[in-house]
Amino acid sequence: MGTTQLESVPEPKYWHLKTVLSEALDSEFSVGEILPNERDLAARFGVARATLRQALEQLELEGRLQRRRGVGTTVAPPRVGVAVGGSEQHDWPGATGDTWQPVDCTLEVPPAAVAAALETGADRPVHTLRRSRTSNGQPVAAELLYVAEASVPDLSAIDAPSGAARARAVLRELQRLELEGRENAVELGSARADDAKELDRLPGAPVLVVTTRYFAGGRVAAISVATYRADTCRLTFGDSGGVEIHQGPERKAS
Amino acid sequence: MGTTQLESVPEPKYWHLKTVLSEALDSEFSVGEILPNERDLAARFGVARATLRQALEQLELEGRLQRRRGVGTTVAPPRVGVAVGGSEQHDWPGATGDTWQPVDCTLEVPPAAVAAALETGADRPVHTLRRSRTSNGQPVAAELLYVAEASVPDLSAIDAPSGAARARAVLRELQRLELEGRENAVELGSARADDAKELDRLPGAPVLVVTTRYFAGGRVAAISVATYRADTCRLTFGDSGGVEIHQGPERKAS
DNA sequence: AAGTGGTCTAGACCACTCA
DNA sequence: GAGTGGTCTAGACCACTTA
Repeated sequence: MGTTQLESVPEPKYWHLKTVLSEALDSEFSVGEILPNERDLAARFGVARATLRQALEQLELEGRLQRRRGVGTTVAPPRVGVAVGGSEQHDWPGATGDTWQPVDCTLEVPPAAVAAALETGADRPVHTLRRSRTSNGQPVAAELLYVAEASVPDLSAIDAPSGAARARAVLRELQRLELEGRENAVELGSARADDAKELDRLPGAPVLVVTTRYFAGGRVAAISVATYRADTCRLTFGDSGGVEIHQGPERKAS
Repeated sequence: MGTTQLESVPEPKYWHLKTVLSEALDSEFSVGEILPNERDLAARFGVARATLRQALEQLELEGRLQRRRGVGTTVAPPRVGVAVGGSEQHDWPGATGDTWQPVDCTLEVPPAAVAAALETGADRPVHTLRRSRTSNGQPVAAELLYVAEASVPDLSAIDAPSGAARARAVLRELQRLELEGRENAVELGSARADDAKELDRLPGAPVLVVTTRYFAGGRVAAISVATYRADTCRLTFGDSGGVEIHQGPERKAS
């Protein structure tokens, strides 16, 4: 027939909008600069605010923008490379050079999946450490580290019932075991309320969840569940977080 | 004053909704089961459809749900563990046992960031391979593999100008180099139109982008940019993708 | 108090799948 | 063609930051 299908797959508005904004960010904005507010931007592009927000959400997901309630939308700096299983691949958490900051430590019954992997009983409490990690002064990750009681038997005599001091004591005891290996897994998740608070994000924000199993004595001696801000972090599994590589056009370094 | 702040931080509706749905998924649904449609669900919970969708979106992001236009919303199976830098840590792509399927190969000018890392000139074409990876019959990842021309000098005599045959030829030549090391980085992204098509998702779907640099001869000989479906994949950087570990309650295995 | 992004509504129409 | 999820609108109010 004579019907020429010129635009058989019309691009959604928010998708086109995202492309336009992305190019504008490359050419007309520099890092840290604040964008016009959402109502103005929507009007300028002739779309509803919800549609504009859909585009902004994607750009934020890709680490191009940073939005803060009550403040505004700013151009985000390039993602920081964060070493996760680097040269210290075969060290326990808390070894010298570890970039994590112990926050707290309690004895709690862990989630069922953790108990199963640790091969403790389903209702047995384990040492539950909270640690946090910062980069350039910004919080980038929050961790829950589960250590089986059997892994650090000589602990009880020493220490405080909880708090950072106790956390350090548990980590110190861990170093005495011979680490036979570790295994990382990365998946996408959304921040629980407590992690969100620590990461300075809203609950539900996208995060990269890194689960690490530490092997010693033929068993899983400890499990770490680390929650990284997906918008600001690039996780590196190698020697360095050096060179910047990503798809799409170069970003202005400002 | 006498004002007791009982609910100083009221939970957003979609957040509460997500929790409720999540628990319902755990207790009342099994993998593959289809949920009521969005209009019905919204009515049942007494919220607007947009609000319900916000909850569903998060659950899909967490890999709990799968939504397909024209079909419906179903309960997703647990994420599959996909080995990314496992025991074959020190093999080239295309080595025996590689799980990737070569699709195509052309000679193209790469994105600027890739050219910079490969230390080819900014306008020099490089071998650009497309590969895809499936797991249990489902596509899980699409890859662009950039190989500097200098890395495979003996190629020209042999082969086809493009296509899977040429891709295999390039990979064959790569094996002859001594691989000195490789380095992975993982970050969150959204699927470009071409990747989305290959992954059977809509453009903009959340993906985990794994960038790998291959070192040989003191240089970066090749760069791989692999795009994994974030909803269905858990990337493992260790020996196996065995045990299932995640936060929150257990899922019914159906 | 003013201005920002975050949540929510009640509609409409479109693109897609499948019987 | 009926039913699904995907896009879009034009409003409203809320929570938060900053001055």
